[in-house]
Amino acid sequence: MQTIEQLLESKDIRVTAMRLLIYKFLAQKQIAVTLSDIENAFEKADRTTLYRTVKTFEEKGIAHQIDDGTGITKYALCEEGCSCEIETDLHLHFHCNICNETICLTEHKIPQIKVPEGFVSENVNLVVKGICDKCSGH
Amino acid sequence: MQTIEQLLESKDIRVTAMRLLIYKFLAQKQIAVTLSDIENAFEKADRTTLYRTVKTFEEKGIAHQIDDGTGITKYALCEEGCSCEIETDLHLHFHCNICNETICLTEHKIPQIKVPEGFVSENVNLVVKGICDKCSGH
DNA sequence: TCATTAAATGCACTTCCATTGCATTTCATT
DNA sequence: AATGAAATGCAATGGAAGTGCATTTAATGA
Ligand SMILES: [Mn+2]
Ligand SMILES: [Mn+2]
Ligand SMILES: [Zn+2]
Ligand SMILES: [Zn+2]
Repeated sequence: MQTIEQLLESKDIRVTAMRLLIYKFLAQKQIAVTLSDIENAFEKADRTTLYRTVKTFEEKGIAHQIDDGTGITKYALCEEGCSCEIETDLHLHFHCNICNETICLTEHKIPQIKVPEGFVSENVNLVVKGICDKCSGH
Repeated sequence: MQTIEQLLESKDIRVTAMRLLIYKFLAQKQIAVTLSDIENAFEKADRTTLYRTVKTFEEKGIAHQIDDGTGITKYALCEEGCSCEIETDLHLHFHCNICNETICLTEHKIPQIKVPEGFVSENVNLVVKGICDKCSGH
């Protein structure tokens, strides 16, 4: 078990107070968050810093961006050993039409999608919309 | 075989010169188009008119919107007998990372996606990214 | 045909989010 | 402590979606 500091350093991300706070915020959230969500959680910090921080996390491979179709980009930490870039590792995302929350279904890998002759599949984005467990009354 | 005028009227869309032109433009294109694409094709027309026209087409069920992850909304005419609203009818979309074009793979229906207990699936958006047949040299 | 009326169009403006340039501050290293 | 590079903060930009309202167009009936 490594500390967050060690994790960041192992990914070549310089450790700063802000980055630790943002990492912890993302880790504590069970849902994908927007930049505004982060902004609201850290009112003292500048929006640009938060923006560039999640971008850095993304580039260094400890977070991934989610396009759930709402038009607003969301972010979530990668799971242990996640490699978002590799197609076979891609999990699906669920967007709840009621509470408007989006979560990673990391257990649910995307099935192999057949494409026509001549087409090469490199990447797949799959978003399921509906009602989440909390909103459906399980 | 019905004329475009008859099709529009059957869908409760008033026939105008502009709408006929835009419909023909969409029909001729084999790929999904952005509002800017339409704008460039009809420089004399106002952007708002084009915007509201495709919105009308969408609401009346003769076109559908595509979110291919580029951040720019695209539109395409529905196939004969298409009913985009019904989940089981949803087809997948392919976005080429090289030519940047997005096409409807209307033959390729989206497979049934399993979601965890308590979750209800109402809608699915599936976008495959990669290299299209034209760009791969088939 | 002409008047009436509703819908379609055009123009201006707004909003929202993503993104960048640059000055300043912080931090690691010597 | 001095240096340089990276991180941060502030201001501004850009792109696309969406809206309010005045004007034009087109369908309808007198
Ligand atoms: Mn995820
Ligand atoms: Mn389509
Ligand atoms: Zn919910
Ligand atoms: Zn291509």
